[in-house]
Amino acid sequence: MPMSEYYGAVARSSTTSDVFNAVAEARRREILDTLIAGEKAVGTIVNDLSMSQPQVSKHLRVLSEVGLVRCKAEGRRRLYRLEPEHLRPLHDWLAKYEQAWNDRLDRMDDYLKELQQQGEPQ
Amino acid sequence: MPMSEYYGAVARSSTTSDVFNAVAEARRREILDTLIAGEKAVGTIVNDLSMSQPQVSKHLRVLSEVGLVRCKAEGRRRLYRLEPEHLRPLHDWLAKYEQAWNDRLDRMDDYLKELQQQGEPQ
DNA sequence: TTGACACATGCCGATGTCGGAATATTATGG
DNA sequence: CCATAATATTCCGACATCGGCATGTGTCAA
Repeated sequence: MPMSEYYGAVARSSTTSDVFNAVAEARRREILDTLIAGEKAVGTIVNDLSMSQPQVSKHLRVLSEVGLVRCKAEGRRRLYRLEPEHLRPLHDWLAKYEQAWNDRLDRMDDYLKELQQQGEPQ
Repeated sequence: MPMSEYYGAVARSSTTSDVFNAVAEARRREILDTLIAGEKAVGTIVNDLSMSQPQVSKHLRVLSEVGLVRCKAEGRRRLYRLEPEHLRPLHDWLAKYEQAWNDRLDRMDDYLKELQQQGEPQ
């Protein structure tokens, strides 16, 4: 016994084109992690991480679209290099919360100090 | 002229249940942001962010599943509070890269120092 | 108990995204 | 120019997720 005829549906916000989403995928994080050691060719990444070559290429594409990696052609291979500065949005966003969570620790600290003072009155 | 009959398809890794994905969604970040000020009831969030109530509830569910928020029942409303410590995985992961990017600055620094030394030999 | 709030859940359509396979592209060596 | 190595791109099926709507659940007040 339906109350109306049709259920709703709405276009979605697109995405995958911000740093947060780029980094949300575990495979892409693996790729970034392996690039910390220094720039690597696609084939090297494929070997090191045991991923398929197209998969690696596609992930690299996403990563480069958000600026997290840069590509340098060397002969017939392409060397990808990390561009860590572009993690900045993430870093900045996180910073707000580290503040909030340090405040907690501080309050905990104050509380402990109060306890101490009560332990040794005068 | 196809070479084979069927194209491949494969089950996906599931997900949405790690902090990275939880935080990847802009709306969820908005919710977290608004909770920095302190704990809030669902309805308050709905008002402050002009989102639909079910939407907020669903996002809060995801957030609480990864431990980023905690719920405390107060009468017939539910107060959600931030749990910033659970951002730790993100923070730790990021730390590796800040290292990498500081190294860059350091190398730049070393380079500048070398230039200076060459400028004043012996 | 009843009714109304406050919130959670279930269902649905649209769309995004991932991985696999095949194919296109580009550069290199002979 | 040709064959081949190294990458990129396209096409596809299977999910997963998001948002809207409708409804379920629990709590308070009279």
